Amino acid sequence: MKNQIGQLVSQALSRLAEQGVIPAQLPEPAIERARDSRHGDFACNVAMALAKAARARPRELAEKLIAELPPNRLVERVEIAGPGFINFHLAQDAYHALIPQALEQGARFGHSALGGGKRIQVEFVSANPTGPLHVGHGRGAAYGAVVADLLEAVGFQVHREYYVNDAGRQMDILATSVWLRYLELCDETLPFPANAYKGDYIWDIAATLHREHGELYRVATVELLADLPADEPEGGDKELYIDALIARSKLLLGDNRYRFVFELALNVILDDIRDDLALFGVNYEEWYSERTLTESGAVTRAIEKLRALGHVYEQAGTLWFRSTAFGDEKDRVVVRENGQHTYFASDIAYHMDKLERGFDRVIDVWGADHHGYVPRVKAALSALGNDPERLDVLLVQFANLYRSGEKVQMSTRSGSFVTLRELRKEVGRDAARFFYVMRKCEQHLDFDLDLAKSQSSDNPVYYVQYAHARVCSVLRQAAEKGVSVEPSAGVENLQLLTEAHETALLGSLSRFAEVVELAAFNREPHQLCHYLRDLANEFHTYYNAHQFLVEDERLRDARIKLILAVQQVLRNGLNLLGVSAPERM
RNA sequence: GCCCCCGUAGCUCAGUUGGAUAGAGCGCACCCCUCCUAAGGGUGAGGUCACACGUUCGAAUCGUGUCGGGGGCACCA
Repeated sequence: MKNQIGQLVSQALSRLAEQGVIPAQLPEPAIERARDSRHGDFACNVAMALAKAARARPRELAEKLIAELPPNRLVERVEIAGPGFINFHLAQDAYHALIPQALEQGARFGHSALGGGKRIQVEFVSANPTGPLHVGHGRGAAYGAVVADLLEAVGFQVHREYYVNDAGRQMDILATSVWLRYLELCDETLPFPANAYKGDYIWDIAATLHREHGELYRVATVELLADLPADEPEGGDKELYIDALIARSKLLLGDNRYRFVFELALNVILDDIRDDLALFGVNYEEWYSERTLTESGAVTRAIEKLRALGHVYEQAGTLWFRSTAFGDEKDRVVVRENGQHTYFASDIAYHMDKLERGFDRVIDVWGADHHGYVPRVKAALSALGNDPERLDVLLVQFANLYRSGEKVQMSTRSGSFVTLRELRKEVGRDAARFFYVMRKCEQHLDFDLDLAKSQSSDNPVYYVQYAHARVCSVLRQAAEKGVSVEPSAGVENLQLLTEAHETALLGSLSRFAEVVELAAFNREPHQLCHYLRDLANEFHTYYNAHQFLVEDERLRDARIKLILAVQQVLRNGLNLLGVSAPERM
């Protein structure tokens, strides 16, 4: 609807440009919804915006523009108002026409082809496979999934990807943690390192190892602990201690056995994460392994390319990337003194690989605590001759859980965090998905567990789902009375929908496509949440004020068509959010 | 110290990319009701958009500064 008005204005503008009334360089005319119904349905400010360049009064310019507007049956009346606004009043038919559109297009109503089939990659969650996902990851998961679905809805070809950090020191710590717990199950007595993973899931993996392989991986504690540096509780450095312990584990187990423990731990945890996300309605096109990046030589290639371009230098045995030349605040290490490349080095290779795979646009969803990484990754892309604008980094703030008004204390270090799985179990997938994306991503999220669980109109998820179920209920009753609820029947009676509640609902239906478009292009799922809540509210108000299944058959049929359209939009909107649209509650 | 995000009604938050009289839910006040579906419904009060200056026809929105809250500044991943 909005786009159609925009096209009319564009046409009028180009005619004025031909006449030399305004400069040839035309701005995209901004069409917006009128906030006040007295101002019509849509307003355009282009006359004011162009007044200066055209050296004309805004209102006079607006008059000329209106004279050049092509006639259109949608538009009933056009007026000039205020300092030079052009207000468009639409015909009622334009709104009534939405109903057959919604019913014919069904699940595709509100979708568009604006993205033009461009390829866009969305990488999200990408949590280290060192433990189960917690509620912080949940927000990134919900947010990334909805952004991806929204982009698909507006015509992009979307590739959802999870970057698996299956290499590096944290994974070694994980493997070692599992092995130490296994040794304890073999009745070895040993101190558990301060820096090892302590969660119960470590015990579970160790138990599997013990159950399936007996004592094949057992080693005497004396050998294990001989000549190790002191751990933190003994006044030592926990980092040095764990690194020495990892080296000792590799030595005593040998490559094959160490590898086996490592793989077991990785696979168990990764399977858990996959399963967890799938149950959360989050699915990926690809799980991209960091290790393959190293093994394929992509990391070395990236470093060599930087070297060839003269963007790295050596200093005291380490290799530095001169990121300050590309706007970063300090240079960054890519190869450490011990010859190992840094995490940042694989990140460079990974992002290079993303662009080489031919995506027109690449989106990273990160936790806000990683914001410091944005300049260096963009610097690397620039250094390698890419346009850093092709990468969009979306930072998601933390989520705090509240129970009975009290903040739930969480700490990853101590292992006392709430997992995504627990949250799902407590409030359900629908409420979790909805609550996570209800706020702008850069806004801290206060997640009210009690509200998410409550079956009342205060709970926005329940409220919206209930509107859908309520439509279903009315349709069931109509069917019982033998009234046709077929989408095609009775469309000719729609002009009978003249009640204020009905025009309000039609107005909301007309906004749906715009909301989806805006939410997609701005990566703002919360817009859709607010829209659905408003739509549900209008429907409930309508329900309270009017009977749908009335004696007058023509009016009754028209109303059934209207609520069928409302049902379709609620369903489409909830579907984009990954929330179910129940038939009854 | 430097960097990022936030500051809008008592509370939780929107605000269509700079538009016309700043909105919603909860809470509060008053009124009504027990009727297709079970959450009752309706009306109303409530604001120096943190503060100051600037940019222009026009600022909650853009710029600079100040104050307040959160987060980040590794040869960790």
